[in-house]
Amino acid sequence: MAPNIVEFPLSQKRSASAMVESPCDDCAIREASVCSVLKQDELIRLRGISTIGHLESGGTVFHEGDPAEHLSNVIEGSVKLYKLLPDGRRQVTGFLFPGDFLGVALNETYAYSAEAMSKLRICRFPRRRLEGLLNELPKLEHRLLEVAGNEIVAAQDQMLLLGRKTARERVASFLLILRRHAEQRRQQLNPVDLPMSRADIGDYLGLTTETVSRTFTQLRKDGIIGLPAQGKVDIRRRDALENIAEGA
Amino acid sequence: MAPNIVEFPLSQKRSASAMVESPCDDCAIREASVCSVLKQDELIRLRGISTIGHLESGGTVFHEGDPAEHLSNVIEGSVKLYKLLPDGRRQVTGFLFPGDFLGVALNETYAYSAEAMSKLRICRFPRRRLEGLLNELPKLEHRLLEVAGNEIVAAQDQMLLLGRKTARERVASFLLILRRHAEQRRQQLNPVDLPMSRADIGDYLGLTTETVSRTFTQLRKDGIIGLPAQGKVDIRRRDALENIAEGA
DNA sequence: CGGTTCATTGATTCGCGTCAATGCAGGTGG
DNA sequence: CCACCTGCATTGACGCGAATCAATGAACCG
Repeated sequence: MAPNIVEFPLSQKRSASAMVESPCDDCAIREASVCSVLKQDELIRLRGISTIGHLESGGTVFHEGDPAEHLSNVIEGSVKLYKLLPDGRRQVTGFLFPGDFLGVALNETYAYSAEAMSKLRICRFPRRRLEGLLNELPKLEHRLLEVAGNEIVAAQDQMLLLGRKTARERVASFLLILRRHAEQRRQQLNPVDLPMSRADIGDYLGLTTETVSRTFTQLRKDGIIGLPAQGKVDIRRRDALENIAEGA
Repeated sequence: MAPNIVEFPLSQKRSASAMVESPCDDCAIREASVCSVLKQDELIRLRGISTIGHLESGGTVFHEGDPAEHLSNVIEGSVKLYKLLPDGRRQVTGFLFPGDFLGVALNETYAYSAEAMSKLRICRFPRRRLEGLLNELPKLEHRLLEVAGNEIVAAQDQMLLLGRKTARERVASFLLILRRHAEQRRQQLNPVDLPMSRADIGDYLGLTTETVSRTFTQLRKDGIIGLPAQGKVDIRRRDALENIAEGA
């Protein structure tokens, strides 16, 4: 299928090392992911249908329109989701990080493409089998509905951003989103990590790389942010960013 | 609560007319709504927590930020959902019609405002009690997840539209969305019904009323659509619209 | 050290927004 | 029945914010 995913069935791994501990036990993102709602015995059932996939940076997890054969949890690395127009215009619809779930919209085909932004490790579930399991693990289904709800809320915020905000407001909003995520993941807040290129940011915000770059420079000159290094943004005046982001 | 909703508890109605048939029995949208997945006895349980709400055109169902006390099914009429920026800029995030579900994102507070675009009748469920029922009606939860998935897919399409499409492409896409919905609802396809104002369309597409109007005129002059009357659009060359919408 | 990729900056263009006027249908009351 | 109002749609003139086109700079890498 997706030719650049290297796959390790967990079952295989287990048989190789016999009575090994559940691979879920030392999963770094178990508590942050959808798996957190499951008890040990339920987790074992879910693990039974999962395999681990590896991708290099830039690798394609799947393409828009492909039959949706797997859903995944991001274990390590980050992913960008995007849609394309025939002439190449691109809209990035989201970025995923460890613990995030890929494919909540349980459709027959993927509605967007997904590409690794760094070395990536994901925990993959065959869609059909996961859907079957949902009948027996209502807590998991409940959790997925919760995740879907969050995604809908985020999507509506993004529509407001794309439809009505200025370039400056978009960039300010974006930096605050990043900060919020870093907070949730208990990562360094200042400077905040910016693991994507200017082009990716532009395609996420409905702007060009040039406009993103100019807006960063402008915010820096205003003393609101600092740009200490590639892929880092220092948030100097969070209140100012909040005001700009909300259009106040 | 929401002061302009007139409410009729179904239980009250029942006691008034004793052994009356279930009000769900003659619900025009039962088969089109989330209720369609429930059997008779399950439907009765859901009915047990529902009330009917009435609003006049222009009435507010709820405001963004209000505690989310009810979820609803639209029975009759139509609704627009929108978010506001403090200075009044508005983004319409969706339009709802009979059979559509209002509030899939089961959050503590509403993430957007909802306003009746015509005389409106909705079937309302207290959120807490519905969430409780979900544990006992897994089919309903499954269906909600499905609905949420559809909403996510639609939201992503809208992000592509808002972030990357030109005014002409946005309007063409919008007309095709309307046509698709009319098709699903087995309504008249040509001319297709346009129950919202130019301002609402503009706020949905991230444009001004003037640009929407000019673009309609332009498409009319190109012989692609006709504008026979207020609130009607005749789709003359669907293929041309499809091409424009996809940016081809 | 040369090549590649990405970010920044500048000059110019252009699509859509803004501002303003006019048209048009429906409703209301004399 | 008509004069008037009100809200919405259309059309035109003009300006601006972001895109486009182009060049340079900075980091990384074999």
